[in-house]
Amino acid sequence: MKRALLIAGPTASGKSALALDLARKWNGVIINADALQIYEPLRILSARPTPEEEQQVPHRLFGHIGAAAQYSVARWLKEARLEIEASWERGFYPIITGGTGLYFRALERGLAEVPDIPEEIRNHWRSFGGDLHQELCRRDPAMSARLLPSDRQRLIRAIEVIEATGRSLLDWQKDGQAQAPLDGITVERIYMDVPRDELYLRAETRFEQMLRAGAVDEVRPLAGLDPMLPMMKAIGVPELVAYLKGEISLDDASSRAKTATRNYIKRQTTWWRGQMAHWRLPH
RNA sequence: AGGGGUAUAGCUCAGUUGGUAGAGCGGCGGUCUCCAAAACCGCAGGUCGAGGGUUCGAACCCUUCUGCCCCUG
Repeated sequence: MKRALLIAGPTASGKSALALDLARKWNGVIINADALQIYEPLRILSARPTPEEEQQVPHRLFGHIGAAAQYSVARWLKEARLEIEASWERGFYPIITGGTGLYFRALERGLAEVPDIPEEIRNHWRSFGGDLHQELCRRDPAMSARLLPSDRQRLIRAIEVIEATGRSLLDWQKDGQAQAPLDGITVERIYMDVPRDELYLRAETRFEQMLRAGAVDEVRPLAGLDPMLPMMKAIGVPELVAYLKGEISLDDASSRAKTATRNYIKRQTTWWRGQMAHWRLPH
């Protein structure tokens, strides 16, 4: 019988430890659903499982992506589907764990099958200096009505889709989702419900541990990379880069990273409350 | 001790010629279908250090006190 276990929750809530424990018991394979733990250079800062842990049970989709690679939910979904199916074939129990809400959403509800956007188009709009909302309004008024002029990221997405495919993103989404990998499968869901205060405390302690474990050295070789790369926006990276450039003290970098973590935790809990209500939530 | 400066939201600070206060950050709430540890939206916080005075009216002027900072001894 095809089954899968989903373990989600905010950062520092103890997902990985639980996943490891259950994987050992149930002959599981741990599949990463975290948008930053995929990056090879960020072992410490992304709180990726250690090599020792990776040896105890099979781990998939961890640290398999280079710093500058283009990644996306769609790509993750493809990879995750393959890994899940491979687990079943070999008689393993897939345990998908991570903190990226959008990934779980795609996993459970699928994703509109929009074709890949040619790089030229994508780059053009990403570096476009003009009024994106106006541009979208001209091409796709229905879509532009749903977006705020300040929401650059989504405006760009909407424009590139209509330009590259000739159809509105709205239509693509209405048209149906690619079949969700877990459709018709027995799925167990665990949401790590930890009180906010405790989460904040744990996350702060954990960042200090990361510093002691060599987070600064981990960032040093990355300091020259394009700060706009998704990987460079991982919590702790911009802060430690600023420290390495002599712009702020290590204490400052640390407290800023902790603040960023708190903000992130807040966004994660909001996501699960709003989007994943069927997960037997915290309240 | 004397001289100078400063005291405005949890923090850093704005506040025009006196008309009862704003921003950024933080906090809290929310949005989210291909960069999601992203991007974006909203809300709540202030007896303007304390007392007295001038004025129709003071965060802004005068005065006393208190705290902090700098200089001189």
